[in-house]
Amino acid sequence: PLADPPEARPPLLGERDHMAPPAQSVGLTPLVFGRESENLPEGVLNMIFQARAPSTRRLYALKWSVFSTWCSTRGKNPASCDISVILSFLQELLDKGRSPSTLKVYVAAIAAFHAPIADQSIGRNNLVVRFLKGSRRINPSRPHTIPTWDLSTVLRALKNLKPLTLKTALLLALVSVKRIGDLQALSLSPSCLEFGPGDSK
DNA sequence: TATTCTTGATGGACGCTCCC
DNA sequence: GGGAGCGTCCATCAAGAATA
Repeated sequence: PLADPPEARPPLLGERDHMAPPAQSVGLTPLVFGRESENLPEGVLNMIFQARAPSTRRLYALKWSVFSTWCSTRGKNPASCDISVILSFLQELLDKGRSPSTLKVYVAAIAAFHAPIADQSIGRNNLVVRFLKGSRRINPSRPHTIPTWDLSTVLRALKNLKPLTLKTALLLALVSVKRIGDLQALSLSPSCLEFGPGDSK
């Protein structure tokens, strides 16, 4: 297992969304905000830090720690290393079977912590952009075209489902392909039942 | 051993910018 | 104006770890 440097460790058990680590604990140095942020009050810095959701901060901190460890084993500075180092890291991930969308998250995370190169974010670097394009071309994402559930099982369950509400909810879920949260948000309140001209929507 | 929790990978939605 | 591409974000799932 990879050793996490103290300044870039992933969150410990129990460090959940509402108590995401403050900027310093995930290695968020002034470098991340740029020179103009050096004299900003702590509250302002914290508000800027809150621009990203806690889950994203956790994710980025985790990816960054992986990259930091990878760099440290090669004697490189993760926050200011050359673009070739980053590309080598990405290539290694690809060789390990990671998908282009996973690489995309790594690049976003590295871009969040790494110093800009030629005044350009890592995510906008021409070589990185082309590398990701190439990886997508070689490994296109494969959407699931076949349902992972057994239709006969669903029909059996539907037959035995007594309350009409549950049957309706199940059928609605199947035909609308909505997530649980979307279905839960459906409401019969008047404010949610406004129709357009000619009942168009 | 069963259940719950955590972690990491992934796909896709959304908003924004750029270009035609 | 609209499509393409990008960065950000979130939901979901599988696998492994922790706990009852």
